[in-house]
Amino acid sequence: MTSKIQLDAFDVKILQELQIDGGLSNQELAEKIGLSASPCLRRVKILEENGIIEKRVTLLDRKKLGLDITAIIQIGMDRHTPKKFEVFEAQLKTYEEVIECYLITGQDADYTIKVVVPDMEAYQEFLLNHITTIPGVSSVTSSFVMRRVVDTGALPLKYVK
Amino acid sequence: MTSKIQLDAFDVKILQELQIDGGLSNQELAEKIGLSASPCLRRVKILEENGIIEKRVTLLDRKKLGLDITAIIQIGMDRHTPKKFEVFEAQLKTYEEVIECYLITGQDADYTIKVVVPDMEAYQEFLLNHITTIPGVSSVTSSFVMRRVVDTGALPLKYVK
DNA sequence: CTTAAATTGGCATTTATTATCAAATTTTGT
DNA sequence: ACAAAATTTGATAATAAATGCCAATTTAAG
Repeated sequence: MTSKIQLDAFDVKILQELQIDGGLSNQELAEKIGLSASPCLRRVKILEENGIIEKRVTLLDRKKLGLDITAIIQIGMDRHTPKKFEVFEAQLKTYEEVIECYLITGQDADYTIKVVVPDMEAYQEFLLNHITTIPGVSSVTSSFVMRRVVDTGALPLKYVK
Repeated sequence: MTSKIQLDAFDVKILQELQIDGGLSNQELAEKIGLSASPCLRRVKILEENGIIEKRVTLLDRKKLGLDITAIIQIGMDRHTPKKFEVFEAQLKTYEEVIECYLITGQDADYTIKVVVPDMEAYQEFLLNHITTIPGVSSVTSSFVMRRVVDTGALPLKYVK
C-alpha cells in the first residue's frame, strides 16, 4: 500500500450515487454529477481499477423469497488460539446461510454472525447440526431480527476528503 | 400481497449470479445461465417489477476511504413503548454513520446497530453526542470489528423453490 | 502572466439493450 | 396419449449506451 488515492468532489459524488443506486447507466450518472459521459466513465473505471469501488451486488427481497428468519448469533470460543479460529472460520464460510461473520472485540462473544433461513425449523436444524458441531464453539446466543430499521450498507462519505 | 411468485430454475440462476455480481451485462448473464439475451432480459425485468430484485448497490472499500472503524453497538431502551421506539428510530435514520439498525429479540439489548467511522475520535464523538443523547436510551455496549470473515449479503437461494 | 499538464466535451465507432415476431416448447384438456 | 392453446424462446432489426479519439478548455506550476 502506497500513497492515498486523492478524490475530488466529482469522485465523491460518483461514489455517493453508485452506492445508493448501482444500476444507474453511465449517462444517467454523468447527468446527476454534472459531467458529460466520457469523463464520468473514465472516473468510474479508475475508481474500479484502484479498488475504491469494490464490487456491485444485487439485493433481493427476503420475504418474497420465503426467507423469513434473520438471526444474529453471538459465538464464543473455548480457546483463543489462531488454529481454533482458523478452523471455525473455514467451516463457517461453507455455509450459505451465513451472510455475515465478524471477529469482534468484547466481553462474552468472539464472533457475531448473521444467518438467514426460511423458518424456525431450518434455523434449529442449522444451529444444532452446523454451528454447535464446530470444534471450539463454547457459547451460542441467538437473537432474531424483528424489524430492519436501517439496512443500507452505504458508507458515510462525509468523512472522505 | 397475493399469490407467491413462482420461480423456475432460470430465475434462481439469474438471482444467484446477480447477487454475486450485479455488474454483469445482460449478455454475460444470459451466457452464464444458458439463455439468449432477450428472454434473459425479460426475466430480469419481471424480477425487478415484482420486487424480488430489490435494488442494485455498489460496495466501496472502507479502508481505502479511510473509514477504519466498524463498530457494533447493542442498545437498550428504558421503556418499551411504541412512541419511544419511533423517536429512537427516526433519530437514528438521520445519522450517516449508521449503516444498519435492527430491532431484535433478546435479553439485554433492544437494538443492534452497525456504525462506520474513520477513527476512534470520531467514534467517541458520535457515541457521546449522538447515540447517548437520544431520549430513552438506557444502555450502550460497543464491540469493534477486528476482521470481516464473511460479508456478502448473499441470501441462501438453496431454500428457494 | 506564461507555459505545461491534466481534464473535459463532442464526435465517430463499436457494442449492448430492447421490441418484434415466427418457431419451438411446455402446458392443458380430453 | 394426443391435439389444441398458451408460454417462452431465439433471431433480427432498431434504438440507445459505452468507449476511443482528439481538439479545446481548464487547472496547476514556474
